[in-house]
Amino acid sequence: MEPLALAEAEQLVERPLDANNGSAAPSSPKHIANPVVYQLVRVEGDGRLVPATDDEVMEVEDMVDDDKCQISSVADTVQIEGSISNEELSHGSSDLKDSEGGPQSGNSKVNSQKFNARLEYIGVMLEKVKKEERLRLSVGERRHKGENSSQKAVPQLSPPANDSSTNQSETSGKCLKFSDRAAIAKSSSSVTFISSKPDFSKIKGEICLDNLSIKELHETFRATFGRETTVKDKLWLKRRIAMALTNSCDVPTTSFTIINNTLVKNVSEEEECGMQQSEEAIKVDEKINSSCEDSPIISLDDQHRDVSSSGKREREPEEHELKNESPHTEITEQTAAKRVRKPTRRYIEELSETDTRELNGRSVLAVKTGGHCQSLRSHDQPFQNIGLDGTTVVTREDSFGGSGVQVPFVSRVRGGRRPRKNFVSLLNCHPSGSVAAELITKALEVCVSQQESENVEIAVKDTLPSEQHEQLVNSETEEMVNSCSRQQLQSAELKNLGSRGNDSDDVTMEPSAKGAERRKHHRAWSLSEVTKLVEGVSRYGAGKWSEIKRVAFAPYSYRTSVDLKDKWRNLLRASFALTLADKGDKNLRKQAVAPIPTPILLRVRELAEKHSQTTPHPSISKLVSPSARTVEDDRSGYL
DNA sequence: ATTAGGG
DNA sequence: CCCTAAT
Repeated sequence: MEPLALAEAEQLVERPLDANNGSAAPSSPKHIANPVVYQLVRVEGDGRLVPATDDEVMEVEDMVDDDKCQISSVADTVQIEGSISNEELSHGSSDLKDSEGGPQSGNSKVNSQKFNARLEYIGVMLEKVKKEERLRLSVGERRHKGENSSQKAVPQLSPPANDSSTNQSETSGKCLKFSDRAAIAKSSSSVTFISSKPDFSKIKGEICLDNLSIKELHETFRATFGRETTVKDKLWLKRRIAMALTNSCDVPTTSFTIINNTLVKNVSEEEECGMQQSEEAIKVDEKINSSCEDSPIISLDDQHRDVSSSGKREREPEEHELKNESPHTEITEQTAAKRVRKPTRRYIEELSETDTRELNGRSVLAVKTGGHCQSLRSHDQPFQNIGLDGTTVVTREDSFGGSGVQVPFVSRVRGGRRPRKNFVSLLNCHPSGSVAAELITKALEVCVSQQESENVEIAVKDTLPSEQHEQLVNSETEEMVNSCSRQQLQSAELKNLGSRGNDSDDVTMEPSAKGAERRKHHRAWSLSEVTKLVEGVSRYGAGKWSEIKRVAFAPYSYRTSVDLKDKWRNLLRASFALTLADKGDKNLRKQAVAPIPTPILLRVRELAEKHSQTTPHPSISKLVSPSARTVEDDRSGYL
């Protein structure tokens, strides 16, 4: 059962780290004789195993170093080839390495351990799955075969084989935490399964994934995989769909036009995957999907059964063998065959934008793409989450991006690959202990402290006269925590500034920020800062931010030259907006905070104009029209 | 390392 | 505020 994650690390062929790392042939993954197929699963509070969400899969993808290991995944199944990069995972920390020290056991184990920890961090585990097994599962055969079903070892979070003696207790502790976390995720009504099945009829002909909105991509995704996804990463969605439709993992990250199941590349290269092949693949898929009316996803029931039925899987799965099975790859149709280099960037941002819009009920541009890409659109019907047996099944959904309960750790809201660094630092901090647990705890702490500090700040604001409190605001909560007396405001500022200068990471990094290297805490611009900025610009001119930073913002380590630049841009917007909108409406907007004093804005405009005469000025139109949002951010600062 | 711009 | 590209 080798339940746990990479318990069988040995099977992850350790690929020697070639000296000429990187440069060589980046795009040609090394093939290994026995790739191991894993299924990313999450352990629910009650011990059930559920497929990882797409988001979680993405997390894992991000965790793996392309050069050292190839990880290709489709839905909740991943295939890992090569070894998990040692540097990636250990990054300095040598505890595990040393402890495991076995000559031959070597890095594999070490890596797997760390990899495990990281997986737990994002809340999932890798469960080794045999292709046949997985196929069976996906087909839902067991539903009909009953107990005959395979017995996937249920990772009751049993300690990794390799850490038998030493970490027994630690491991259990970690597991416990993990369970808690899983429970949290669960409560968010996340995990669920869909019973709808792929509907290829909706995705035939020509499809221009490039032109689809996220909403449309979701529809296509559903049509392709027979289930919903909450991933908002367009690129990810497009690639996944493209891979499925072309039955190939060899999908570029640029063009996503698919005609007759063949990916049409810019170069108009027909490439090896001919239409026939593709169609055949589709057929296979359909066949699979029709063999059971279940989705390619394991149902909760099944999953549960697996969990409860401890044992090891004995009997060999029946022949569900796929004809196109290659000797080197144990992958199923869905998993697609070739390895793919995951897209480097994640553009998760736009999604949140879209989401918000949709939530507001006005998903205007959803269909803007027009008729070019026929299909999809007309199939908006809502689908039902009803199981074959009529039972209602929960919809599979991740707990992260959704409206559900927020899972503290794993902040993929922005920067796609952040987690990596976080992991490393965390691992380094707690190399020996239950990393995951620590992480969770930390993360939670962060949230709390974060809120508290916010409140404190507000309270202070209300108490102090603007000028003074402003300083406090500047120094931010950090100082508050240090019991900064309100009486010595001025001195306080100096103090704060001082400390700030030394500690590069003030509140920004927050006590346990390691957990999530949160983005720079929003630092509201105080009036004094704005003033300094304006003065600086008037003195040195817009553009000399480095200079201005140095002279006027020396103490404010949190204000980078870029920040100044951004702020200035915002000020410009504000100033022009002011002009255009007849400054009388200061009150119209229910701004929680005071707007930037008109005089200052006027000054800004002055400077802007003066400057524009000197230097070729782009276009004010862009500045003013695009978004009032920025302006909003701006004035939402000081009081 | 800085800047300019777009997101 | 973040990220990139260009410088």
